[in-house]
Amino acid sequence: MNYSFTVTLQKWYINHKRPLPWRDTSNPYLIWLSEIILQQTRVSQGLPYYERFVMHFPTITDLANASEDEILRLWQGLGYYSRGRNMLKCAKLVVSNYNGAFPTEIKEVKKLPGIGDYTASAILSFAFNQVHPVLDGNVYRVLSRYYGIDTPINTPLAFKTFKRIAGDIIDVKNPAQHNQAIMEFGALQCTPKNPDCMSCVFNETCVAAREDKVQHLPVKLKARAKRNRHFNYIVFLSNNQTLIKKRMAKDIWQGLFEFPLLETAQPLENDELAKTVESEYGLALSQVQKVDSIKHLLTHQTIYADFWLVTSPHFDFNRNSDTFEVDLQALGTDYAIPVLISKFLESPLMKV
DNA sequence: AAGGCGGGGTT
DNA sequence: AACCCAGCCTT
Repeated sequence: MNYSFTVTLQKWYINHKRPLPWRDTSNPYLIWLSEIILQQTRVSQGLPYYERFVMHFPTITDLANASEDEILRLWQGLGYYSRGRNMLKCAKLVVSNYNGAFPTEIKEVKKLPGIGDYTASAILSFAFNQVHPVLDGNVYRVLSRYYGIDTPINTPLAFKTFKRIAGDIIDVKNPAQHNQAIMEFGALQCTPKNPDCMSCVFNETCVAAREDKVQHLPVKLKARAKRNRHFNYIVFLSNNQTLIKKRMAKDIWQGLFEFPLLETAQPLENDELAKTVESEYGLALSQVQKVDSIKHLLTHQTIYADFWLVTSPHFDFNRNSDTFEVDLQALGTDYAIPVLISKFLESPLMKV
């Protein structure tokens, strides 16, 4: 253990830590819940969702008894929806296989859906004070700078390298606080851009600070290119009723609801859209009108969505069995929908 | 080892 | 526009 590092670190932590609700408990359920929500998610964004889930599901048994639709509805807007689906699977497994009590062996914990090395280490260190170093984006950044390591952090080699170092410097007497401290330090002091190294407690010992390499660490392999997609949403409207369906494919937004979707390689003209809808749905359209266009940005995709309002003399067509009719109002309140769809429902056009 | 998965904040 | 966030799962 690097005594000087962790003592300084924890002293800093006690003076600077944010008051966060999941730090006031050693209840493994609440800690697990917070960790799943916080995966690839900032504290400020995840906090209201954490409060909401704790209110709805005070125990893991309550959560295990929920439906996937209910979980996803509460998860709406947080992104990476597989976390919500896996969370339900995990809760059911803990209730059925472990009598509702989280396992305390890391090997067992890592088998649970949605729990990888980071989350397993976080749960066991925070809830049971076990000595498992956590490795998240913050820790990679702090260690790469402090020790001047330029191994690209998004590689298997980096995981091995940094996991070993994190294990070398962890405070075996207080792994819970040590892990909290190093992540908080990365989030508040050792920030990705323009960290204030002049005010840093490690200003004299950090390799990157001493050698003026802070801007160049950590090293990360380049991200994939973005992909463009064109979505045509068919908004049927009749007596304030519309048609929706659940996304089932292995694609974005799995398990969420949306209008019938026609994805095309390029944007469609009015008559092209009409022809396709008529053949697709065996329906004579009296009117087709593009009522909105929304550009929606995801991390690896840009979605150009056109919303087409269609009206017809009758809606008794042979619709796909997986589409169903709902009140337009209910779509926004009772179903888990992508942010793109809520943007459309909130647009001034739909308000009238 | 690489690809895929959201949404929002910061720079 | 690029980068990042208390990462994980599948192929």
